[in-house]
Amino acid sequence: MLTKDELEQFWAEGNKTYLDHISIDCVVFGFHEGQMKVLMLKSKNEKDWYLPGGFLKIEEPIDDAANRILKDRTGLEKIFLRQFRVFAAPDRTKHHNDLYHDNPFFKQRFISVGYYALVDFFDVTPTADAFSEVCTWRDLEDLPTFQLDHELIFNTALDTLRLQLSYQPIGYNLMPKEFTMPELQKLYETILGKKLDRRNFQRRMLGFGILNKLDQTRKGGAHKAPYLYSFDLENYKAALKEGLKSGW
Amino acid sequence: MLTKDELEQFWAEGNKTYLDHISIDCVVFGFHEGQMKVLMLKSKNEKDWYLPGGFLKIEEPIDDAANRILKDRTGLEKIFLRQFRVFAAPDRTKHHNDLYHDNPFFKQRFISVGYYALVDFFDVTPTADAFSEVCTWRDLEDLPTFQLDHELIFNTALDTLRLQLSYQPIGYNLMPKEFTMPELQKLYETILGKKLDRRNFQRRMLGFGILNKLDQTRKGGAHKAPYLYSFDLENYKAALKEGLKSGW
DNA sequence: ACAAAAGTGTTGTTTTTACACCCATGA
DNA sequence: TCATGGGTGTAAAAACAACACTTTTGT
Repeated sequence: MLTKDELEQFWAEGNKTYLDHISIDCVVFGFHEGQMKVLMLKSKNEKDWYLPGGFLKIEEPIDDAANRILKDRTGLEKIFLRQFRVFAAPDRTKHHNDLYHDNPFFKQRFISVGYYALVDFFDVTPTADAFSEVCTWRDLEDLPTFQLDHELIFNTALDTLRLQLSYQPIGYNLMPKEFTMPELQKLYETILGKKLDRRNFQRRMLGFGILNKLDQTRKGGAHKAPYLYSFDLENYKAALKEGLKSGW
Repeated sequence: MLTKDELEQFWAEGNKTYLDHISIDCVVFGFHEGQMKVLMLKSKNEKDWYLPGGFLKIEEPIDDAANRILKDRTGLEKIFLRQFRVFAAPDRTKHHNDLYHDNPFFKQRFISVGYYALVDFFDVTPTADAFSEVCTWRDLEDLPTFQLDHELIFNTALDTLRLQLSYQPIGYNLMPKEFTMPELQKLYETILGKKLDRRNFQRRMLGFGILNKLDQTRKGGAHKAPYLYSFDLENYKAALKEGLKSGW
């Protein structure tokens, strides 16, 4: 981890590398065995936690930037990130603007583009970068205090995720390649925070036509071995684009 | 309308007033009597049309900026604008960057925050500002060629609007305060581009619980006078937040 | 009186919900 | 052999889709 001096030196030339006024913050939801967590960072200098974020390079496509930032700051790669909102209250970075008022890059106003993602948190090992002391999964039931407006960004992402659940498929990039129906159900129950009926869930899910039933089963529990499924990527993507229920 | 020289002079000091790199573009859908249009501008110097857009002032909240820009450029006020996506391809403003390469403000990369709105186009009179020659409603069936990436912005807004229709209420800020069920139905039919059954539409709409039936009727047609309705704003807003169909 | 468009109700079909029994597996 | 959890089907209720006749109004 860098010292405060090293950090300030690094950022002193920030505006040669990065576009002014624009930042990116990522809300990465992690799911595993019925638990939902969010990926957060903390630095030694500061008591509050924050979401992995960073800045847009001068000639960089913004989705590339979101992926680069997530990889650099947390070690997570090849995560599907989805843009969901811009956070642009004029005073949203006031605390940092004041704290780094002698830094030409940090003293400016930033508007932040929010991205969110869902991953299986067992698949990935968060790794703090040089700017952070800690990078870890925090349970949704036991969240720390957030820096700046990161609690708003987090809550907006969670609302977006829950709303998305009712009209779009979910789970690819989050479930392993092969998974059982009860595992997928746990994902839905975790996001929604409530229990669902096993049989109806299965019927409905299959009705969407985005799953392939495999011939194998997953052994290992003291019970009947459940079938494995995988996503039918083509149909899944079509459903992402068009929505799950035609509605009208 | 300003001359090109006046225009360049105005923008020469752009970066004293506006934040670098950030712009706003508005897609205003207008609806009236079964027709859907979009508000567009054109300037004398350029052959292509563009969406009303502008820049974010140094200390300005972004939603305020969107409303200010729409008012300044088109005369439209008190329109509900909804942020829907950021457009940030590195070369999206290349054409303007080259065209105004001697202008320190215009030669930079811009990322644009997209807003969309729905209004009754009979309620408002578009008025071009000093930068534009024409400000008018263009029929969705007869669109001109767009400047820059404005066609992408427009199409994304339309997709967002159509998807929104299936899980959120729509029509407030678009219908007049009091309206008839057939009028509301026309809105849905126009957005969706297909006919709906009168009776089923009414049943479903009422089922959402976001309408108040008024005692008056609207006379004037050579037929039975339809009842007037208004939106129940409280329920409407709740439905916006939570979605119309619980889904799960 | 006629044409145009709105009001309203019923019926068959599909979707959703609620619920229970049997089966495979590991301990 | 027992406990655990998964596989599957059915019946009742609710939602939806299709459909037609009557009423009001202006001409």
